[in-house]
Amino acid sequence: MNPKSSLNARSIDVARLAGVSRSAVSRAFTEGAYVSGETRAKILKAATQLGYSPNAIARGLITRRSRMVGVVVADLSNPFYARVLEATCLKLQEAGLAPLMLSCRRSQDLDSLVPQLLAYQVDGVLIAASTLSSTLASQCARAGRPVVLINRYVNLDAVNAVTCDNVGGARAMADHLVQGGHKRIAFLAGLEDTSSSRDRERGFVGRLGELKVALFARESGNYTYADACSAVRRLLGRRLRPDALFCANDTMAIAAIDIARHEFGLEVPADLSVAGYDNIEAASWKGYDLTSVDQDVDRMTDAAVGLLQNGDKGGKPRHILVPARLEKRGSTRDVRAGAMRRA
Amino acid sequence: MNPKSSLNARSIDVARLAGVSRSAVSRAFTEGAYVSGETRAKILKAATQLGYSPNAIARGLITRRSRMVGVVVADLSNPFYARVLEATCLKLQEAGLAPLMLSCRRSQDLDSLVPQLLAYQVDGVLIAASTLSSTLASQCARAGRPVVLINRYVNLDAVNAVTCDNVGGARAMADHLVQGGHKRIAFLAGLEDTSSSRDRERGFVGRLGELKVALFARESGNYTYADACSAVRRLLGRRLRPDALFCANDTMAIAAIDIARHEFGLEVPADLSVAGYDNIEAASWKGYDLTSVDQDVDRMTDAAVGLLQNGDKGGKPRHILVPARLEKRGSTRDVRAGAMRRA
DNA sequence: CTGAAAGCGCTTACAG
DNA sequence: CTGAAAGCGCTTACAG
Repeated sequence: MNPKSSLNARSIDVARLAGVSRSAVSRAFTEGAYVSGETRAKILKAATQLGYSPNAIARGLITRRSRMVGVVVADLSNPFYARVLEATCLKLQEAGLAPLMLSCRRSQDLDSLVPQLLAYQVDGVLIAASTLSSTLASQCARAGRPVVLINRYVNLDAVNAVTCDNVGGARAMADHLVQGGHKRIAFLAGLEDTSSSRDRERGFVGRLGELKVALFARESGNYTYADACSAVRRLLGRRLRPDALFCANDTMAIAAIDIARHEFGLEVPADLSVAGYDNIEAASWKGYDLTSVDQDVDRMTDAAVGLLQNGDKGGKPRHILVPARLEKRGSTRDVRAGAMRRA
Repeated sequence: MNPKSSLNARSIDVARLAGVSRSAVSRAFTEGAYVSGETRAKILKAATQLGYSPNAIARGLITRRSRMVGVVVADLSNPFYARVLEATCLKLQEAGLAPLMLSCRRSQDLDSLVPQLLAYQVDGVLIAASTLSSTLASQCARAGRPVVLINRYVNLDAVNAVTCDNVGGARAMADHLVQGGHKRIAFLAGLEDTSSSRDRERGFVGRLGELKVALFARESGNYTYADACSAVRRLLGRRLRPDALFCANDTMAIAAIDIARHEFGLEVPADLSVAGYDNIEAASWKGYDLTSVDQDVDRMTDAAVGLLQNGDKGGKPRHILVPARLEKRGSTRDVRAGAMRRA
């Protein structure tokens, strides 16, 4: 009936029960602190008995390390970012860090939201699918909180970044489509102000140029299914339509296949090859069997958590590039089919 | 060069600059505390100048309210849960609460993971796509932390739950399929140990019984694309195959459509009607045009956050049922088509 | 309305 | 190896 008894035990309770000081209790719960095996055992026994575990908030206040990491996510409806978030959280947890999440609708909101994260004394900030202003970046830097962008980068001091090799992945796709014998190759861009879409376009068009192939057409689909549908309608409504379409992400590529099949009666890939980027789960569904560029989420998130801990130790900001891998599937004509066409 | 100058300002710094006490500074940042307009203005000005904002960790220690909420998510690869997580976080943030996230692979891990959450003194715990043991539930109850399950429930004292009306939604689907003139109706279950799958099956089979229709076949697909593929192969490989299939979620329904079309050469819905549950984004893609039961994520997450705050004030645990809505699309034959068939 | 003082639960030099 | 004491940054009765 004593309210105290129903609340969490504190270190002093454990100390009394074990007949030691609070310092000893603290040491028993601190990795590598000096405690004799005997005292530790006594303390651990008392702690179990009382259901004690150290208050992470109080510990954070005195150590000045909260062991919490801010994780900012902008678009969870995109399965790629859902995967990134899941992998990130799992890895932070394994490293003994707790993800304090921040969901934001638009990048612009970050300037007002991240300070709230900082108020919780997070040890660092991980930002996926979004970027941050220079004001915000310097604010974090002043507070000594490393910032790591995932899948975006920005030319600011003190901001780390991990991205897939978007230029390389897009170049590989250009090779694949040209080898497939395609003559009218189009590109569907994502959000225009993102480094990911720009890099994919640059890599793709650049490599086409090296192969003496001019880009046939270009539209923008803002990385969404709905906008991609409209863009693809324009693309396929032309007198002369493309015979291949590379989309800056898989969601848009899926929209392209749907529109091609159901609104234009085209066969994929016989009439139109379609490829995407991200290699989300739906890309492997039998209904699409979508050729895509695989981003290694595991390596990307490993790198991001690594940079965060590195930055925490005062390391210099870095930009890590994770290799991309072309995943060929049935939505694009392959070399042989292309050769047959030409014959 | 003074390290202090590069770190965050504290309330004492603001107090000195404004020529007041720390108490006054604290009050200026506390809703509804007694401060004169004049002093508050002085303090706010000094605070802005120093870039001060109260340390939420220290505040939480003394107020015994961290204003953080544990959010547990088990399966982000399921877009439905990604949506739930996003909506939940947005709503917590609006309520001035910060989501401390915990990603777990299997429900069983909760017993070891939630205590870590509790160590951070979260004010409550929201659990999506998973459930918890009675030991864990009573642990949270003892610590005075309300627990709210989303999309699952469990018969334990002190555990709140918010679910869609799974029984009602499944009953509506039974009506729809029977009205469509289907004679051999099958059900594809999700994870067998979840209340969601069990309730959907119970509602569906129960309503079929009331309509004097026996369930033609039943398989289990564990809520995943891959397992659903295998289950559907068994279902469609029979001498006499079903003419309608209700799947306990959309991902499995999409697998069913893919297998029916690409491995059995069937047309949907002419040869086989397929329906799902959740109404994820992919259900509205032209390639599937999937009839589904819509779960109102907005209402569900509103209710969950509401229960959490209610529980925090000592309200009794409750189970809230959010109405389900049948979303008819092209993957199921409708009344007229069914009538025509029969004619 | 305002300030001095106590205290939230912990860790960490500092002596011993 | 162990304990007494100070202090992390804040809020909140308590006087005034």
